[in-house]
Amino acid sequence: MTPEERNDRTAHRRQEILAEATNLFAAEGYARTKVDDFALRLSVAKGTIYRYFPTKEQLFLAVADKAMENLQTAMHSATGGIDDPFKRIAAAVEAYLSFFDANLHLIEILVHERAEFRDRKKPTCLTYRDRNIKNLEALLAGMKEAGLARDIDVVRTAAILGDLLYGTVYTHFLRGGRRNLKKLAPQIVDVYFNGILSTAGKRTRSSPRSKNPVPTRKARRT
Amino acid sequence: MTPEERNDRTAHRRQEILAEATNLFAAEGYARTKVDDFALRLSVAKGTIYRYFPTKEQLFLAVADKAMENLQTAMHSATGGIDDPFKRIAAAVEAYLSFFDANLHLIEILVHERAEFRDRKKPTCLTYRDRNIKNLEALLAGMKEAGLARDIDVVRTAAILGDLLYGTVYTHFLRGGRRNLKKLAPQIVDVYFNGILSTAGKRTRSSPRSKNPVPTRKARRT
Amino acid sequence: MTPEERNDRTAHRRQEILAEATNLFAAEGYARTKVDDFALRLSVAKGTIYRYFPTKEQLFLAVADKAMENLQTAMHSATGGIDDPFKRIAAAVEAYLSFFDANLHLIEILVHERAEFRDRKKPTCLTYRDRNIKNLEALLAGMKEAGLARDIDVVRTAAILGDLLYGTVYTHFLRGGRRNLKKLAPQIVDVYFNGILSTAGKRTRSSPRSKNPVPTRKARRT
Amino acid sequence: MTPEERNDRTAHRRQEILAEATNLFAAEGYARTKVDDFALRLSVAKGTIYRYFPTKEQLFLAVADKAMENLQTAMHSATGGIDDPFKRIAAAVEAYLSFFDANLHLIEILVHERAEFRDRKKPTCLTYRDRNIKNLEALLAGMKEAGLARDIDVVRTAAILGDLLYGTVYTHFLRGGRRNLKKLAPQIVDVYFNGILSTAGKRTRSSPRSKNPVPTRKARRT
DNA sequence: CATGAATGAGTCTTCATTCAT
DNA sequence: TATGAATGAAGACTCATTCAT
Repeated sequence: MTPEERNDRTAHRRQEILAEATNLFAAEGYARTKVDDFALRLSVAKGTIYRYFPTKEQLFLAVADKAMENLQTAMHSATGGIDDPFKRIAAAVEAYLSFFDANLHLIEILVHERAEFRDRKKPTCLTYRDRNIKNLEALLAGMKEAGLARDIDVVRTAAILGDLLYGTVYTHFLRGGRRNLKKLAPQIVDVYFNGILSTAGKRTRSSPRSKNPVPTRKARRT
Repeated sequence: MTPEERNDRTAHRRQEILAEATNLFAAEGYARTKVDDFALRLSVAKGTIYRYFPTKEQLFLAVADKAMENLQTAMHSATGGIDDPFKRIAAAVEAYLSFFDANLHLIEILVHERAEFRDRKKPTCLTYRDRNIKNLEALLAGMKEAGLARDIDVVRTAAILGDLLYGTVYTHFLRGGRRNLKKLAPQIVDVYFNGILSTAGKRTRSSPRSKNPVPTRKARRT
Repeated sequence: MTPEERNDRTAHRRQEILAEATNLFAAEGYARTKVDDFALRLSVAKGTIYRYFPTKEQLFLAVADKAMENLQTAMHSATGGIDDPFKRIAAAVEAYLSFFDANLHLIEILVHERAEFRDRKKPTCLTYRDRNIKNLEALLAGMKEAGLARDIDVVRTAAILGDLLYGTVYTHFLRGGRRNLKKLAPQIVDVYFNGILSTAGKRTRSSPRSKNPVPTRKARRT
Repeated sequence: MTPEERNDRTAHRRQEILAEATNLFAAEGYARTKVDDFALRLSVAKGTIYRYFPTKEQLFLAVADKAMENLQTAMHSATGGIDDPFKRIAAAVEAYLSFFDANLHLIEILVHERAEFRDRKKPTCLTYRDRNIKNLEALLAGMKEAGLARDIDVVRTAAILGDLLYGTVYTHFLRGGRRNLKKLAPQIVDVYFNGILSTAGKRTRSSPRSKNPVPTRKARRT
């Protein structure tokens, strides 16, 4: 066996463990998943796990990382090549929800990451999230400049969509939701773009006393 | 000591334990908080805890329950007596965010409730959430009927606001956010009511074959 | 049960564990003695051991400490009240050897202390040893002053007796020696006091070439 | 490759492993030295070690053996050809101490041999020691016969020097001593030959009812 | 001969819960 | 009712040894 083949095998085995670990952690949560369980499910000895990941904790963190990486990839390929900002945002929303349709159990991973490793400076999910939000900010800035978006605080408004999506997925998950997050995408995008008020509603709301309900401030620091 | 006094004392002691447990669970998470810790902090023997709560789990659940009850109370008193639906919604949003400004650590409780007690049919937080959402649905239905809201799916649209708020608080929490969720309320309400698009933006979006979509800034690398 | 009684019981239990641990560690060595063994021998649950000693290591160290303390006590009471320096030294030698006649297994403890906890700044046995040696130095200084001892380096000469005794006990131990170290005391003292040479031997030795074989130097720093 | 070359290579490799093992065992102790460590340090695979030594234990024992053999050799060559018994003894003492000046870490080996392999009937070090002591006995017997030594118990007196040397080295080691055991040789020999008492001291000692024993300095605490 | 991935028995330690006082 | 000593099941991790390649 050449060194290369060995490396291949090693990498492959690592992936196998990671995949199985993802399932188990997602199914049972961090604390309830025993290292022996992995061994059992993978039909390897406990010691073997430790050849690939130094601790249960490291294994879990690797799982979380991999999960977010996958999300990232999914969103990239869904939005790549779309220029129209409306469509781009819609596609991103759909991709995000679709991803969790297929990987809802990853929410469990993220929850546990936070629950068990609170000391870690920054949860994995935020790291990735921030990148996506940055992209959205750029998009919104462009739209504002082009007069397509109102005079909004770009940073906060981008965060709002992020929070909305996160909340949607999370609530869905808490419900034990079965699929079809994706179907919610159009409505979410619609509310985000157009709000819920009718023209009449807007007029009514702004009339009572104040002409100028929500004065946007200069972009605030996050 | 009369039986009433005893009951008083008992109830009072129960409250004390609950309060301290809230702090400890919030500060350390479920798994990391030991029953001994309670005893130590409360200066009672470990066995005493068990006179008031049959298991650590029950204690935790009682803590979560109490927390959500407090949220409920806060929102009730914030929106009570407001008739104008715009203001009522705005007040609810503000109350929700304010509550977590003061009790951000409760998020930790909710996270752990989900993380550790996934088997229990329905997380406490959802139970309470559903009640609030029901109120919102009624409000939206009224607005729609009155022509103040667009022709939206009332149930989904109510859920969207709920998810948005939940996501906002949770993300803020993950960031280790220090206060001032409340300041975000106006912007959230603004987007929820009016959307982000300008009149021109709405027109452009609905006539998809626009020659000149938007000068999107160069897509940024991940 | 009053708090005092409880303290008594606690202290007593601690002693029980310590005593049994001494036996087991001595009989099996540190590494080979399992915490479960203690539990078994003492008929208590494993957890109970941990109520009294935070780790197996701490328990062992406590055992070593106790052992040396006992040696110290034994030597104290053996030499107390003896003024004649000859007799005092002889008594100390005898006490030392007698102690290990009765507690030879403690050597095992000392060996393991060194073997397992090499990082600890100073082995317990040395701490105690140094105190004894200091006493001996004082004694020798007095003898020298009174003209009873030759012009020796007090510090080194005291150390020599210490080393001789230590080596004696240790070798005896390595042999799996059964008792009667005590009987060696007179001979050891005799050699220490008088050396092995006859008058003729001394003359012969110093004659060959050098008049002044071993010039004592001023006390050297340890 | 001829069979001889193979044997050479094999023997050579065995020596390499032995040498490195000596260092590692001495530096870390038996229990703390992992088989992987050898592999790492020697840049061979773990399995290779097992081709040369059937178990970790055997490897250790081989190390101990080799160490004692070296000591033996050193003492042999130091005393070879010396006829004068005084000088011969002095040379042996010096050789012994010199050897451990250069190989103090071997003490660690001896300690661990005893600590871990107590069941083996006789520690390696004793086997070798006995041979040396036998030589000394013969020497002493000769001196006694020639009237150079007092009327001593030859066996015990020989053992006393052995114990003294062993104790000296061991204590020095426990202290983490840095070199210069060799410098202690003359003093040790001096005490062994001449004892510590002055002529007056000897007289006083043998006439126990002396009026004026020794002005012992005030007994010191502890 | 050499390799190093796999093995799994063996240990220390934790901590929720019980119960005699 | 309060106490806190005792319990013991459970679980993460280690490492000497094996063996297929």
